[in-house]
Amino acid sequence: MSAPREPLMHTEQNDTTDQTAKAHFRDFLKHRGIRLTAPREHIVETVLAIEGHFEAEQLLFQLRQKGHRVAKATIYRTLPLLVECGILKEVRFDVKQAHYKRSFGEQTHDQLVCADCGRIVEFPNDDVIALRNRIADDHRFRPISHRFSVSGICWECVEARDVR
Amino acid sequence: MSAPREPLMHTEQNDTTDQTAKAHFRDFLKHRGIRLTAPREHIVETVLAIEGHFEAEQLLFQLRQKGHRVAKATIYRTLPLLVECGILKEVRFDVKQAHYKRSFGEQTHDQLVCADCGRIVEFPNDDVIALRNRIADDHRFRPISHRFSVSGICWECVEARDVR
DNA sequence: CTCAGTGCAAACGGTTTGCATTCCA
DNA sequence: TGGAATGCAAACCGTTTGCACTGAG
Repeated sequence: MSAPREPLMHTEQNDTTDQTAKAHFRDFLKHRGIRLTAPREHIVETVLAIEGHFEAEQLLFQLRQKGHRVAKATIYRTLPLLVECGILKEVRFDVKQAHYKRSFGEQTHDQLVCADCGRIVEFPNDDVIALRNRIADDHRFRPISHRFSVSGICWECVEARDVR
Repeated sequence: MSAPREPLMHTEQNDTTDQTAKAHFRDFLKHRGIRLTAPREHIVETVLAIEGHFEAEQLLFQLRQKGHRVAKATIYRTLPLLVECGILKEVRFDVKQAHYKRSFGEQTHDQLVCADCGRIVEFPNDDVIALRNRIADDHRFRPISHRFSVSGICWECVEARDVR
């Protein structure tokens, strides 16, 4: 399985989207009568700069790197807000701790996970969404979201096995 | 969200399948050089009698009901064996604790979960499997299994909302 | 006989909570 | 200025682990 790694940060591009996301967050808070505080701002900014999925501990580390002293509890209290307003999505269940991933301004994906090496490959999921909508409809559910994770053996590990 | 409920037990029918499953478990243990012990037998039997999904604590409760004194640790040590040999499947991620469900002799399903009331509706997943195989193929993965969970609002909760 | 498996209780670790303090609105 | 939000540390709770005892092979 893949070891927890240091999240990749993005720097230059996508700044426009990030600004939009931040504005979206501020609107969300205002609309809900929730206060905009320094820790919350630091958290959104940091979260938007992380590429790929991450967990609470890694977010905390990034914040510390930037010189922001934010309590772990505050992170745990803020993450659900970010999920609720659509900036983050929870991913990578199957593991004890929660993993998050930016979802604002991203096209949606589901994932293939290699059972041998832990490699994760994301794929665009229009077909999955279409199927899920049909199924939800059949069962009189109003679909909101879904999680689809396929586990298998990736091409490299298949080769490695066949060579053996 | 739905409160943890007492699992439904099945009694009369399906005994043949249960016997096959137990035999399968015994073979699995023998083949792996793992000992067949009384606690392990009690656990398989009990697990096979539970309908629907359950968590470790509920299994423990059922065992106690039957008058079997089995340590919680033993349950946690046995569940992975039952998953590995195909008698159980892990389901219901999204929640902190692990949920299991009989998979031996069952046709496979995926699930719709109501975000309001927690109701779970399972649906047969041939279409999902077909789609997953196609996707895995496109990405040069050899598919093994998948998890597909759709969250939405069930018909009753939709009505309750519209009335409001 | 021997060592894998068990029971018990203590440890683990991610997440949550209680509470005094800070600081938005 | 009042009450929401924070930081800190302790509590939670599902799961894992250490260890002495038991019993399957």
